[in-house]
Amino acid sequence: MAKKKNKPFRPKARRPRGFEDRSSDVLRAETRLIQAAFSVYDMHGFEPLQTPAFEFADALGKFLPDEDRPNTGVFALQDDDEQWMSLRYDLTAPLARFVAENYDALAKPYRRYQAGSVYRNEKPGPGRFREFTQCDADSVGAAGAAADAEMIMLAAEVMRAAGLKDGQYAIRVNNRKLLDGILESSGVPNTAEGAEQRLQILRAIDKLDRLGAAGVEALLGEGREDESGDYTEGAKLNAAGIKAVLGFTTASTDNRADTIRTLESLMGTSERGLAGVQELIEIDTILNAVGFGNERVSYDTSIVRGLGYYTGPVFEAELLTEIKDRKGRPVRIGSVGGGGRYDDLVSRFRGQTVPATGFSFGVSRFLTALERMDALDSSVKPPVVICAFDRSLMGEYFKLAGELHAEGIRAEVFVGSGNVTKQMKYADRRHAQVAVLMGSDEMDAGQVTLKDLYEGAKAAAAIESNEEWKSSRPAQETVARGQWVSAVKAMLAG
RNA sequence: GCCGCCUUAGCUCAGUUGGUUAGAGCGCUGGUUUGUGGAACCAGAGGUCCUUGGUUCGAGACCAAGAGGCGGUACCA
Repeated sequence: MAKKKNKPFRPKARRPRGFEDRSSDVLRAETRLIQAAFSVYDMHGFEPLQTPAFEFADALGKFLPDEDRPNTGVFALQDDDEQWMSLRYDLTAPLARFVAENYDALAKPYRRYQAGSVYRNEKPGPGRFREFTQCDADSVGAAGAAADAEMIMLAAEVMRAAGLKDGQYAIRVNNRKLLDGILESSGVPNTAEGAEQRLQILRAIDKLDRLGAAGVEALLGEGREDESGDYTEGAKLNAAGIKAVLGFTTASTDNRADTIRTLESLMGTSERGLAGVQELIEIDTILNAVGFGNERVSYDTSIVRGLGYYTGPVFEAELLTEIKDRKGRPVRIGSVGGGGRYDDLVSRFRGQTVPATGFSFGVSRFLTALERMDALDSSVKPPVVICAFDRSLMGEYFKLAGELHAEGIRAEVFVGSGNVTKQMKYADRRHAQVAVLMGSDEMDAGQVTLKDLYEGAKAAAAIESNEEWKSSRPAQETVARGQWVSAVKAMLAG
């Protein structure tokens, strides 16, 4: 074998798994989407907030690093005083900490919006990373259904702001209290003992569209073995309970008023269930008054949101393609965000219940969906490239760039090294439409030469010999310095 | 976590039953052409064949473990 030579150490250029570089197009699209959401939230009187990426581990809650699994779930490290700090895994837990810390100073309801990276230490999958951007709006300190209605309307407005037309999205609303009501009469108590079983039932319902009724039935009962031979423990509901749950999840229609009537009879005498229906009625009244029809917001009893911490209304924002299914309804692409009421998060800090409700979406997931729907307008024009023909005229080149900037045209001076050939190649690779050439000849004559690279490329197709290519100088014109900006504009427009 | 597939140049991939100096296309850099992006031609750079250990006279190839990637499933605050 070859002996080790004294090679200089070179680190391998690589990223930790699950962490992505995001560049140009993606970044622009993300920024635009976040700004669109922010402007909606801002318009409705929400305030921006930014919290740090690190929080004390105990402030974030349940996912503490322990000795068995020190590196799963959250990224955590010990500060120099040995306190555990964790990278935030969402924006809601830090909000709860912020509200608790500033409780007396905040006007309530406190409504804030925030976007930022969150971190999860787990195996990355398709479209799933260990660092990703979330965009949240939450309303803390308002118990009534009006606050939930507001979040639902905001979610719908964000869909519009993202460039979607009505009919291309739907906000689907459910209420945890309804399922609680159903389960009560099926012998699952609404207490701490029933919490684990309720969570299993929620997870099972969540898989309705993927596994179908039969798969969910198995998960609600004894359990289910999948194709790879992996066994998932079921929720162990009895036959009547399974029937009741499945009946409930399919009870809703596209019409809110109809669904409310159906649910009222389904809840029977369950106090909690009827309270849930009452909340949906209140929300419906507000939506109707503002003109949010069934097409934008519907009630859907199959929506669960996997999380255990929701306590009341829950909802998902779903994207729909233009393609219709057999019943003539737009096909679902899937959920791009969601939210709901969570009344117990701040109480961890203060001992008293603080009502809260919010909406959150994953920025890149939303973008991927928009891309699939061709609803993305990500066009940023490439810059005009000003060639540095003559180094002694550098100041003039920046002056030219400045004149374009003043007109809102993206432009840059070539600041690298190399002759004009290289500079033209650079302009080409930047996909620039216009290259600006000004050597001493033009300078002395008070002129600027402009070249339309797009037109030039078309002309090149017909040219065989290099001689001809060089001498013809296609799609280029020399104009007086006084008119050159409007000439550039004309070229970009043409 | 569990199951399956994969890993050779920047990219896409060849590489014979284990045999000397590991190749191609595209891309990249330079030149023909230092006042002009294409095309063409010429030249060049770029490789710990994922890692470690083993089998062998000899391993890119065979064996083992690990890492990384992809897909499915579970989980998802």
